[in-house]
Amino acid sequence: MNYYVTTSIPYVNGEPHLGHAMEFVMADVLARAARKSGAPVIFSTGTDEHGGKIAEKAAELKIKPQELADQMSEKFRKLIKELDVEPDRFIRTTDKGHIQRAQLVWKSLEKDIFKHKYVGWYCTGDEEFFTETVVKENNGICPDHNRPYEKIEEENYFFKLSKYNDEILKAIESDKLHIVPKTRKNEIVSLLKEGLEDISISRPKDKIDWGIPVPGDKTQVMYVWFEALLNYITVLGYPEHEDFKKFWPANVQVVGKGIIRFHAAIWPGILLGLGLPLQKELYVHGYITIDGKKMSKSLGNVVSPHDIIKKYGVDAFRYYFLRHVPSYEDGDFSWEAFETAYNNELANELGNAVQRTAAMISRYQGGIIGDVPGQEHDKGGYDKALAECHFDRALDEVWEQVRGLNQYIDQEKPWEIAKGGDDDHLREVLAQQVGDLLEIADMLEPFLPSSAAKIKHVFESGVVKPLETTLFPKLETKDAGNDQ
RNA sequence: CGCGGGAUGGAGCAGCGGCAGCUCGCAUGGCUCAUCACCAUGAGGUCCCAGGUUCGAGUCCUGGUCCCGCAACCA
Repeated sequence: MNYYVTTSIPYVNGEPHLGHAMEFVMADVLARAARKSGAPVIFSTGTDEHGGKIAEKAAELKIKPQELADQMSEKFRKLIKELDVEPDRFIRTTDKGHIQRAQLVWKSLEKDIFKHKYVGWYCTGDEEFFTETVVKENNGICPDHNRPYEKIEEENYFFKLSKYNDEILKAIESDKLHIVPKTRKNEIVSLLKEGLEDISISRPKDKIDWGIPVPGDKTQVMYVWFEALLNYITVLGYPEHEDFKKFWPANVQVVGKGIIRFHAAIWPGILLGLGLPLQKELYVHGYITIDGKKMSKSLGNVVSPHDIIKKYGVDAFRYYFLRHVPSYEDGDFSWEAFETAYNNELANELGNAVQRTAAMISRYQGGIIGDVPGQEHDKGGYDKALAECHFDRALDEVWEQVRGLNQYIDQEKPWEIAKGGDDDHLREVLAQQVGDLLEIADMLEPFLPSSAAKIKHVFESGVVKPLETTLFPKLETKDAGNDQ
């Protein structure tokens, strides 16, 4: 069974942040878990690079938009690498292939595309359109610039999204397009019940020219969002490539809650217009706050993923954002909470369990491990959690076993058995510990790949191979570089 | 009356009709294999407010208060 998982592709307007990092990691867990099961997997991610914002910013920096996009895209690539995230594809919306295929999509969609005059209220101060409601609220005068909104007409191409409203609604209600978590599904269902409007999918070129040309109309470029969404199929080589035929529809698309409308309404609409099946599942994660506050440049509370990784290591990073940020809700990051989780759960509970087991086998049995029992624990809860993208609960399940192991050790007291001289029993108990650890390592593999590999390395061969450094070295608290 | 989500021990959460639970933090005891780690026990809650349904309500219903998202062109 082929497995296709995607992340949303970040807009290269800003620096990579914790939210991006978390999304990459989540999708990576799904991809690794699927690969582990032996399925052919494509895990794709990339960057979204067109649009007015990029053009403006490039102009500010006095470089070409493409140069800016190149630089920024590279930063995301670097982050992915640093996170131990291993996508199979990295698509850029400025890739030639994407551009050509997006144009093919446009042509296939032509039956649902029409030209329409968009009438909006525009403020030249903001260089932005405002909705009827906003304009009314302000009595027709922009409060920021104290000048009246202008009524502007702009000719755009529109996509007949409304036409597909009911079909999308039906797919979502029946879970043919399964939206996780349920609250997100409800949100979208109620939105669809109100009804979707047709959407503008192009911009006049004289206004924004950093975009993909609309086929057959030199005056218009595709609206960024429209074209960016197409990455999910252009990356597979829509329409003719084998991969597309084999891997679409996607098994899971991972997105943040802020862009759910695009992925649960507009994107399905486009797919239906193309006569393609919808993605099977849309997993929507929440946002990350820092010390309980929204992260923002103006608050100056932005924490770079890189700083965390540098200090604690990549697996600790993955661990925190998978377990301590609720999979179905918003979560918080603070250095303090991170450190607590690192010390208690990773170092003291897991790391130490590995350490004490390895130490006892080395000390009492010269490193020789007895007959290790196979899988003994019920993995049902873990599998279910993982299938539901409940990463936090899946790790809860793993830690239940970690705790169980520490309890087991304290109950059996191998150090006392060793004194008593019952070698057979001792060997059995220690082998049991090893069995538990290997099971734990196995479950940890998609989540903390390098730690899982280390645990396996220590015990797998039948002889304990001590680690050069402990699994999660405990850090002496409050050193530099940590601005609480 | 635009739509939706939430309010449970100091903190973060679970429970969604049947003795209020988990993790952290705190206190006490045990152990010594281990990264001064591990294990056990305990203290701590008018489950936002007011009504109602029920033998029984964090859990269902009605009303209210307070927070937080979304509300079509910024991706």
